[in-house]
Amino acid sequence: MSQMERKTAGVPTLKRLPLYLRLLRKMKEDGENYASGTVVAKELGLDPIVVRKDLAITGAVGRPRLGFPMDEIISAIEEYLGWSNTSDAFLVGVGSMGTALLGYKGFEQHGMRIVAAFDSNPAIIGTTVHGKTVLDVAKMPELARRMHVQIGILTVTASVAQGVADKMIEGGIRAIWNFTPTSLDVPEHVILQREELASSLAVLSHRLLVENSL
Amino acid sequence: MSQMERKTAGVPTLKRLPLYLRLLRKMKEDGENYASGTVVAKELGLDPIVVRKDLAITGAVGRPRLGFPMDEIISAIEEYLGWSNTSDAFLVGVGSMGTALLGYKGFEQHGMRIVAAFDSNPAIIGTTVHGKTVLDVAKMPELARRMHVQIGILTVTASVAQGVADKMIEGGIRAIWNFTPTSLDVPEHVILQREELASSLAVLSHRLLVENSL
DNA sequence: TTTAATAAGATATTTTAATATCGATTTCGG
DNA sequence: CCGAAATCGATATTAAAATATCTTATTAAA
Repeated sequence: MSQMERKTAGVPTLKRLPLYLRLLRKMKEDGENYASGTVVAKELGLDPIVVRKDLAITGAVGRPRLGFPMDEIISAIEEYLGWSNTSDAFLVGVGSMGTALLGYKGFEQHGMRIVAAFDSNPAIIGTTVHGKTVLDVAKMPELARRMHVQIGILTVTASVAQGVADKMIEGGIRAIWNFTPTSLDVPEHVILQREELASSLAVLSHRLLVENSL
Repeated sequence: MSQMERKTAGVPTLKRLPLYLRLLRKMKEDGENYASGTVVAKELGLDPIVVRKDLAITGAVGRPRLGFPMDEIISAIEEYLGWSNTSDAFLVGVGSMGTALLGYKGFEQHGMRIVAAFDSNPAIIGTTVHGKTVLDVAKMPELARRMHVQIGILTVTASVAQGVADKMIEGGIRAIWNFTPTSLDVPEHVILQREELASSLAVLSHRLLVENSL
């Protein structure tokens, strides 16, 4: 059928892959040449079968008794996630969350680089946050188009989220990482990734409640 | 069997409940007296059947043709999540992420209140961040025990995460919200909720890659 | 008062993810 | 050099979630 046989992984698998990658990179630094699914599973507290199946989907091939060659498995995961080439991203909304994300050094290891930050507040525009000068959000769409930026990080107030998202799409941005508590309305072809702190908190709260009522 | 018939919801359901709650609160403000699963579903871009089943699990009972009485459905969700009484939380690690979380005003509406912040850096201890004075982390375990704090928010550097988690548990904390990229090792009875930015990014990256290769 | 429309609630089906089982292969210890 | 132990990889089973179907209750409009 297709020339590039890329098996489709489910969301749970995709979410585990970065955990493997982080551990494997550390193991490599420690001088390990092979990593078995068994070891990875034990280290992360997961089921070995899950790990094996997840790793299999990247196309990596392991050796009995030894596991997966370290370099191969690491690049297989990176390739699969599209992290072998870093993508550029724009961040809009330099509030608490935006500032925190600008300060996070790890994104480059996850295939992404925040190349510019934007805000609408004149008091913030022109200031430097974590080494990046904050630009006027009005210039964002055109810049996005000129620089072929594909990823937009949305850390604005909920009330303006939809408007800013529209501007991102206008600038040709294809994927929006949404940190606002807003259900965005976007065209079919735009990828939405919602980050919901409240959802995680709900899981935690409910578990706590159940435990307390035992 | 049990006097309190609390049906067990899966994680996906738990994660959707806060979305409903947020929308319902807004609808209530707008003067609506009833909310139907159909309307909620359309507003959030979800399947109506999913919404109905999720709402059913909270024990709320709706009326045909009208939907769920607004006040009842809102308190049903809050009760179910344990958000009708706010729980106290300690935050440890006042870096970028910790500062961002301290600045987030919405937690009170999600059943949680950050009552104190801690750090180990002498340059940070004593300063005030978003209205809260940062305390020495050395005092955290004893304070946690005295104040019966149940939730610990972990926003420290990866390398010290396990040690701080141990101290939290020593102080009687029962649930840890882990924002560090570390696989924590905790006793059976401690609830762990991991927040993985890399996982979300992985889903986004992979989708972008697939779309680009079409 | 009757009827059509809407939505809850129950049941059934399909799909997806997690878990278990087994055989084949290769390294390593004896 | 040979056998035991470990691991991959494939297949099968179970469990959970999403989706679909159908019935019934109730309201609002004709």
